[in-house]
Parts: sequence; C-alpha cells; structure tokens
Amino acid sequence: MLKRTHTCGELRKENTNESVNLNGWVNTVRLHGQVIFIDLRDRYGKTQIIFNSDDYSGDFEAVKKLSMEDVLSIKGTVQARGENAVNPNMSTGEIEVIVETMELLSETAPLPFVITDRESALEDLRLKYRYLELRTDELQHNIIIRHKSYQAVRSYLSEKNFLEVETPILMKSTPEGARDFLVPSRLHHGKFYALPQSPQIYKQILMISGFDRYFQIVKCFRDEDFRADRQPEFTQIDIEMSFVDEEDIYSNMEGMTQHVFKEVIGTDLPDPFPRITYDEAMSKYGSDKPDTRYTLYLQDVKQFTDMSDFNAFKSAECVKAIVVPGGVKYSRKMIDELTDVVKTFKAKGLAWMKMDAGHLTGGISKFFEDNLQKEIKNATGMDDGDIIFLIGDERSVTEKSLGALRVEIAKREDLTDKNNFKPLWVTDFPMFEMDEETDKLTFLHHPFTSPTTQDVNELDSDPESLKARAYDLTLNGYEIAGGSIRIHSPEIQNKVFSLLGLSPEEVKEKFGFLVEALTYGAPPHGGIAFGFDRLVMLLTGSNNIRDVIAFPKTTSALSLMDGSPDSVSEKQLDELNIQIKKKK
RNA sequence: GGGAUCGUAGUUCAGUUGGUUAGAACGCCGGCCUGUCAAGCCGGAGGUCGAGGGUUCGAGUCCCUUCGGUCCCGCCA
Repeated sequence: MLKRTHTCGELRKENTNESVNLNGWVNTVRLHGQVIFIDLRDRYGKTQIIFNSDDYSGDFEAVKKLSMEDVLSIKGTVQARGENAVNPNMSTGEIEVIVETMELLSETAPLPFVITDRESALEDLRLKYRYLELRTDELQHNIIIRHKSYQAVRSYLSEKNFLEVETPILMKSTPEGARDFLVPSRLHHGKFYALPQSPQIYKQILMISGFDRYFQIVKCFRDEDFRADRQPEFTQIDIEMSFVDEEDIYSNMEGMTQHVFKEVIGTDLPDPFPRITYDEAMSKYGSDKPDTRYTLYLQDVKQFTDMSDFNAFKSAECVKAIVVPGGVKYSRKMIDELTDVVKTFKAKGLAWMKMDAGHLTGGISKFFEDNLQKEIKNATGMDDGDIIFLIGDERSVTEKSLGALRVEIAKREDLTDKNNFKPLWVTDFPMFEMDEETDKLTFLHHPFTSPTTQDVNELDSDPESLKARAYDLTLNGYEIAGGSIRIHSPEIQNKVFSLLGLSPEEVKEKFGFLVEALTYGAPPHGGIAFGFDRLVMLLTGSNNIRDVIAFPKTTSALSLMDGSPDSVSEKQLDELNIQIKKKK
C-alpha cells in the first residue's frame, strides 16, 4: 500500500505538479475508452483521479474493471484542470491527479444499494448495511456534528469546574418511571441487575460525597415503546450541582447550550432563554414542549360558543380555537385530514369557520348570529381569508388535540424553519398527577423532585395542587432537557414516597440507601439531564434520532445489522439458572 | 396494548374492474468511446410479487394469519 500523503479533500491549485499518494474509495467511475475518470472519496472529500492509457504504466484493463466502493491506493501527479474542466461543486475541483501507479486494496462485492444517494433504499435495508449508509455525506456530517457536540459540552463544563464521573451500568432495579432492562446475575441465583434509566440516584449521592459540580455523557436505557425521537438506549448529558437553586441551573445551562450552538454550528441563541409556566404552556400552546417559532395560539372561545346556537359545545368543559391566517384555502379534504389528526388525541371532531367579507361562512357558522360573529372577530383577531378551528371537550383533551393541530398546521404552512432556534424553559410543573387507571397519585418528574413547600403538613392536605421545583428546557417543540431541585431532607423524601403509595418497607428495600445517605449531611442540590441525541438531531437539522446515532435500533428495538436481540445457548441459560417459558 | 401505512428484479418504483409471457429507471455483466464530473451509446442477464394459508377456472391484485419497516396514540420521570 502506498500510504497517503494527502486526504481526498485536501489538494488545491497550489499543489500543482506535486507527486502525491491518495487512499480512498471509488465514488464514481466515468469510463471513456482510453481515459478513465474516478472520483476517489474519503472522510475528508473527493478528488478526481485520471487514468490515461498513454501515461499509465500498470494494467489498464484492470482499471477498466474498477467499480464503485473499491478501495484504492494511488500514486500520481497533481495537475491544474483546464478552465472548462473546473468543477465548482467540489472543493478539489480546480485540480485532478494523473495516476501513475494504482493498487486495488479491496474489491467490493456488488452493492445492495447506491451509496451516493440515501434515498436510494428503504430504511430497513440501509440499517442492515449501516456501515455502507454511514459512508454517505449526510451521515458522515451528522457523526462529525455529534463529535463536536461532545467536545463543546466537555470543554464548557470542565472549564466551569464540573467533574466528569462515571457511574455503574449494572445497578439495582428501582421502581421509578420506565420499565428497566434487566441483566441476570450468574453469581447470585435469581437476582438481576438493571441498566440505568438515568444515573439519577448516583449523581445525588455524588453531591452528598461533596463533588458539588458533576457531569457525565452517559448511556441510559428504558424498555418502553419507541418513536422517531426515542431509542431504547440513548445518551444523556447528566448534570448535578450542590448549593444551588433554579436560577443557578438556568444560567449555567443556558451558558452551556449557547456555547454548544455557537461552537458546533455558529448559531447565537437568545440570552437569557425565555420562560413559561407549565399551566401557561398548556393553555396557550396545548403542549408542555411548545414550539415558539410560530404563534397560532390557542384562544379560549367558550364565552362565544355558549352564546351561539351550536349546542355540542355547551356542555364542554373547555372550548378553544386556533385562527389560521389565510386558511380559507383549506379544502374539505384537508379539513378532514386535520380532523383525523385531532381524533387521535381523543377529540370528537373538529369544528371550523372561514371568514369572508367580515362574515363567518361554512362549517358551524350558521349557529352564530351577526353580532356574535363580530365579537369573535374582535376577540380572536380573525380577519378576512382566515379559518378558525374549534374544539370543545374536557380541558386536557381540548388543549392536547388543538396543540397537536397547531403543530400539524405549522408543518403544512411551512412555519418551522430548521435554522431558527427558539429555546424555552417550562417551569412550575405540578408535583403529582392522578393516574386514571390505578387511581393512585403518581409523579410527573421523578420521586426525588422537591416540592415547592418544605411543610410536611401542606404535602398531606392537597398534594394534587402542589407544584414541583422541576423544569424542562424545550427547543422547537422538543424536550431537550429536564431536571429539578431535589429533596435533600430524609423526612420530606419519606413523605413523598408514602404519598406515592410506597410502604415504609418498600422504601427501605428499594431506596433505603438513598434515604440513609440523605441523613449524613446532604447539601441542597439539583440538576438536569439533556437528551444528547435530540440535541444533536436539532443541530444537524434532522427530525429522526436514528440519523445521529452510528448504530441505531428500529422502532421495535431490533438491530438489523447484527440481529440483536437474539436467543442464547442452553449452556448460557443454565449458568444463569434461567428457563424460557412459552409465551402466554 | 391500539391505529395508520408500506413490503413487486440488487435498488427505487409502475402494474387498471382478478385475465396472455409481471414492466421502467438506476445498478450489475459484455461491447464501443481520450475530457467526464448523475458521462454517453449498443447489447445482455436478473423475479418464491415479504412468508404461510384460503376464495376462484384463474391471485402481484380479494380474504385470513404471520414477519419486518415507518409514523402516531397509550407508554416513556
């Protein structure tokens, strides 16, 4: 092998007449009889190399057989391209390399799909041959963005005195939020480790140990169902700080996020980040992770629908509406499609009216007399050419379904500029919510989150009305981080466990070590965890988390490349004393 | 757990109300070609229509089951 003197993205006009060696993959072959053009590619770029039968000393017939993705090592001379031959689309487009000798380092088998075009194959095939898909410009770029993001996070936090500490991957299963991935123990019959859903308890214990600023870029595991932005294993930037309140978290994390965006993609984020309470987010956007790149606010119109002759909304707890400017263009078919969207969120239907020459027309407009129409126009700011969509239902159904409609309309109206970044803190989350299935109190964040009160009696009296000292950081409709100020008093922690329905025995068994640790001088502390994959996804402009993970799993948690999960041998099962039951 | 949608050549797709020998483009193989950069031109090979079952004289097309992909609801602090 002729070791490379340059990469395939490096040579310029200034290198003319230099003798160079290049190593890389054949990107394309253009065969013209006695002259052959090949774009040689590596991670750094592409360079056109030329085999000319007059000059090339080796076997020209062998060169004719080269095909895409063969791996070559060549020696040649850099030559400036003629004026008409310059390719302005390539960074190396002003030069080409006349090949003198070539060694075929590796011949490729016929390809399952064309690598230059990610669209050329369906995703399952691309995932099976992920190593080939990773050769595409887009994924190479994404992996580089991800690398830069790690570095930007580490350098910022390290500079601010945060210590990176590793925590165990094999840990105790605790009844927190998601289902655990379990790992059987060979040495301890019938016992299991769990993979961490997050290093939550360890990082709190690190605070008790005095490491007052901790971070870790760490894999977390949750055995739930997956989506475009959720994988079974994912990466968090896990952070915890002692002697802090919410404001310390906000300012440090704003600084880190601004630094990452500036370093990685050169974007300036707002300073400071705006904030909204959970209640206001739900009321105004119908979401706890509002996309604030566009308005389309939810507006309360119950007072008007109550005065109309439209009876379906009279008994509804909450009637809200979205006005879409220019929405008269919406056809019956489009409205039907939007109705399907809101129905998946349990809305019974989608009411609408269009405004033309100051009057409401179509949809449910006949139930609204003239004066009422004027009032609606004034209150909502609706104008000629607009459409108003209305939903009446229980508050949560109305808000969630209109929130989803708002996102769908923004997508259709192209209001979501990928290069426009709108971070937003969501604050004042409820401490608990009622689980409708079990009729038990459950936490919104996690059970270590501090309530806004330190009064045990207040906790007892009306837990559902309590707020938590929890916060999420959202960006363009994605939750990119979430955290809280933690409980550092063993009494409050025990109280919260008992409100969640855990018996003292269960608490002792599952969380005893944490509660005990809290008794030995626990500093007030709090923290946050960033969904690193989602953050990188936004930095790359993708809307698919698989695009920023080198070896992702499918939405059914399969790895199509290596075929995991898979069955194991009887011997392995025997060692673990595990027997596979028949399903059902 | 539920819903929607997709699966036809190596790949991306077309394939009408169920009806002759399942087509196109790219890729692959062979030939021609000294300035291309999505090179071009000529020729060729290539199909378990995801799998299994059913209805029918006849199924890529209709029905059932099943496997897999994607998106969503529930779920995921």
